Amino acid sequence: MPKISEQKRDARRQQILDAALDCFSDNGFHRTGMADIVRRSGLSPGAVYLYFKSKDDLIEALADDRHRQEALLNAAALGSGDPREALRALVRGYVHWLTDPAGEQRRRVGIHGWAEALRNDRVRACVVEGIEMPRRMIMPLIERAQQQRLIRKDISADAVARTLIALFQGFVLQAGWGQPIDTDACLAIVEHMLDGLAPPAPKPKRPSAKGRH
Amino acid sequence: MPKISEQKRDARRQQILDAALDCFSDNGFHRTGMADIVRRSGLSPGAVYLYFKSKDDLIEALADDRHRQEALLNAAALGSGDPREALRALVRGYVHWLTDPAGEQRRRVGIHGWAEALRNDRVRACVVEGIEMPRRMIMPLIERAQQQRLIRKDISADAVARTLIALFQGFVLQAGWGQPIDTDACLAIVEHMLDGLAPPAPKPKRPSAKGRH
Amino acid sequence: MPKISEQKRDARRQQILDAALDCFSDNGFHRTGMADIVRRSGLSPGAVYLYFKSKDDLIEALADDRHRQEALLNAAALGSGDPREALRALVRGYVHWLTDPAGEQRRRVGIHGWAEALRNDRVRACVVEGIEMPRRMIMPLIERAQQQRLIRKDISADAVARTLIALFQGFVLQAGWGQPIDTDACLAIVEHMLDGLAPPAPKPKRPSAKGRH
Amino acid sequence: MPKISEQKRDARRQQILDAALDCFSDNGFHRTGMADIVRRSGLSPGAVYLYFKSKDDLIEALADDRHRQEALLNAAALGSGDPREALRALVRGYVHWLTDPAGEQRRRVGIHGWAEALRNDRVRACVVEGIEMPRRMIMPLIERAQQQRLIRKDISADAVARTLIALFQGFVLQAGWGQPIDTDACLAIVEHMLDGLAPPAPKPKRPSAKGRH
DNA sequence: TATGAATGAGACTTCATTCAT
DNA sequence: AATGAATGAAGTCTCATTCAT
Repeated sequence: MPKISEQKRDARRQQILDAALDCFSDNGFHRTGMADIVRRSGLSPGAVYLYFKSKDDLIEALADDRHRQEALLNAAALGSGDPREALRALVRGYVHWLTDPAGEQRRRVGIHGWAEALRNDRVRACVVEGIEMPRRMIMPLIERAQQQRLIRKDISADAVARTLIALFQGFVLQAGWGQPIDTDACLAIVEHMLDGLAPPAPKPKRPSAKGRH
Repeated sequence: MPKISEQKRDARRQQILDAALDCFSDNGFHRTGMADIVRRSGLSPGAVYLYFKSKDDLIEALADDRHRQEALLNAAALGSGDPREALRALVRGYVHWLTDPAGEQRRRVGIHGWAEALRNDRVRACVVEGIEMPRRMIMPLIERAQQQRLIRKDISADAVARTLIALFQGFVLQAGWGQPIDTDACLAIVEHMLDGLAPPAPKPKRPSAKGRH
Repeated sequence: MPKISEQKRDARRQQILDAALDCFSDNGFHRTGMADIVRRSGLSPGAVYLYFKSKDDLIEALADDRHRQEALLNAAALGSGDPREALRALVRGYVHWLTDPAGEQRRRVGIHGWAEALRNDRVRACVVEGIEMPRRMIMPLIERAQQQRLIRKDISADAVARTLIALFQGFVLQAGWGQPIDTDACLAIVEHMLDGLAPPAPKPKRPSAKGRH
Repeated sequence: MPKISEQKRDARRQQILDAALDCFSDNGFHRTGMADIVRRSGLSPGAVYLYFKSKDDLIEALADDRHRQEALLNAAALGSGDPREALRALVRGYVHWLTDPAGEQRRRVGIHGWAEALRNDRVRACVVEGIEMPRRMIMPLIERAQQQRLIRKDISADAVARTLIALFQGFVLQAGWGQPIDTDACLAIVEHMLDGLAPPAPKPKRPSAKGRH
């Protein structure tokens, strides 16, 4: 029983995941046969089943991967102390990711995963965690911004986070369908929109003038 | 003359579409067999094929239906002459639709369709048209608002429309996965965000310079 | 119960048979659906089943028809008293029928029937009777010719009949597949071949020399 | 390395072809389901499709096989230098094949193929090639015989070939339907018939020329 | 470990026939 | 007599998975 080195094992595993990503990206989960993945990976059916115990297992593994990738994405916001700046960094990071050609396959597979999540509890867990992660990143930023009176206090930080996430999800969809999205224009709009969350003008009238006195 | 009345025909057709919606909503397009739809519809396989010539045909028919439904949804915005009011009406309409329990199945099937659109040209055509419709509704509203100086002129009406649509698509996804969305909170945020698109403060110019003095 | 006139009944029946002949000729028995025949006949499925109780019934009816047609063909040989002349008339009649464009459909359907006869006893009965008929016509001609020393006596009249029939069946096949058959050339050959059945030369040797004396 | 040996592969393939031959011979192509072949072969549906990618493929494979078999049959005529002897060898070979009980299934399937050839281009190609092969064998024999004044020159070698082939096709049909064919008698007749193709009596010599003077 | 031939349930669809009207 | 919507068994083929080697 020639036990293979762990390194080799990981390489094989990745080889299969890569093949699966290719196939799923092209044809979705259900129109992709295990035979397609097998062919693309250059291995044998038996070999694939040594690494993943079923097609669903493969799908989940890809979902997990994506998961981990996004975690990195979110780290972008850690730098700045200014919550508004951090938020902007996050937004820019997402917009950039949205149009990165290298990520197209992952975005497409992601969309298939979103549909799959409706039915498959484990995939849904991954997908939901993929929402929770940025949400947990964004919410404290919003809350800090609210404390610093950069964002009005009468809105829910949770809802802001969800709204931003929703927005990006929608862009991912549209990009997936080949819609011509002007990312700069959208970025500008999102930033203006965020400005709309600033507290209402501090009633610039006299009282405030007085206050300065 | 056993040619059944058109009314009866439509009822049968609807019966099948309903069954298909049930099944697709529960299991997606690919995990739903024609046998499931047949069983759910209470008809025979042959009968189903009398009304739809293939499973794909059925899927497209549902997509078209959805299409038509959304058209009605969009008509809500026609009433008001004030573009900002119209926009708000549209937003409220969508948010309401988003949480209407009666539409849950349609939303779920819609998500499956979004994934399917990545591969199936005819489905994609439906889906894209489902974006174009509200876009064509929203863009002129934005443009009018820009002319009326309600919205700043340095942003793209098209991008605003896409952004709003993206936002709702994201909400549909999150709702589909059972995320607890506080629609009122989100509605408030969206409205504030739209305020962020207003022109910048009327450039207080010299007077303001004076004022600071 | 509006009983239809017998004349009308026959017309309807023929209408169906014609449609069936068209379809079967184009696509064979098994690739032709009852729906095709129904469409071509301009009637309704129910109506067709009023006249023929099954698809097989229709096939048999066509086989019977063909049967009756060939009977006429064979009558050609009745005229002449000279058996060799009668045989030639028969051969010419068949060759002519072989290339008559009007009979192409019947010949094609006939071939399908030959295959069907391998499985369907009733069709086989028709087909075999379609052989027996000319055989019963040919055999006495041969026998008479043998008595008149026009054909050698050491060959079986039955086998001659079968051989001639086989020959025409083969031509029907080849014509059906679109092979370019030169019928005049073939006719000449068949006639020469028949000459080969004449008794061997009357041993012209000495006896005959004597006879001249 | 469970890649099975080529020998084993061929055996499996033959196992399927044999099953198919059984079924097609009994019921024709269209009344035979893949399930029948699967059952008869003792394999699983998937296994059958591993070797033949469709039912039609199976049919064509059988047609090709037959093809190859007939090629061997025709080789019988190569031996003799005397064209008349070669022709006789060919004829005897065919007659023998005609009544070989071992070939009954093949002959029956062949007939089904003849019908199929009317509609299916690829089958027709096989069938036509099945005619061309013996034709290409027979024609030069005839031509040589003509040069050697063994056969009259005023007939078409092509037509002779077609006629002989037609003759055998017809016998195959009659044998298929269970007609009692006396092959020896038929063989004798065919040989006499071929004699009929000899040149006309050698112009009764000089004396007759003189006599006219 | 790795192979790939084999499995067999189940997918979509057709079509000869029936029967309420 | 005639209609045509409906039936449902049967058809061809696929594919996730297993297991002898």
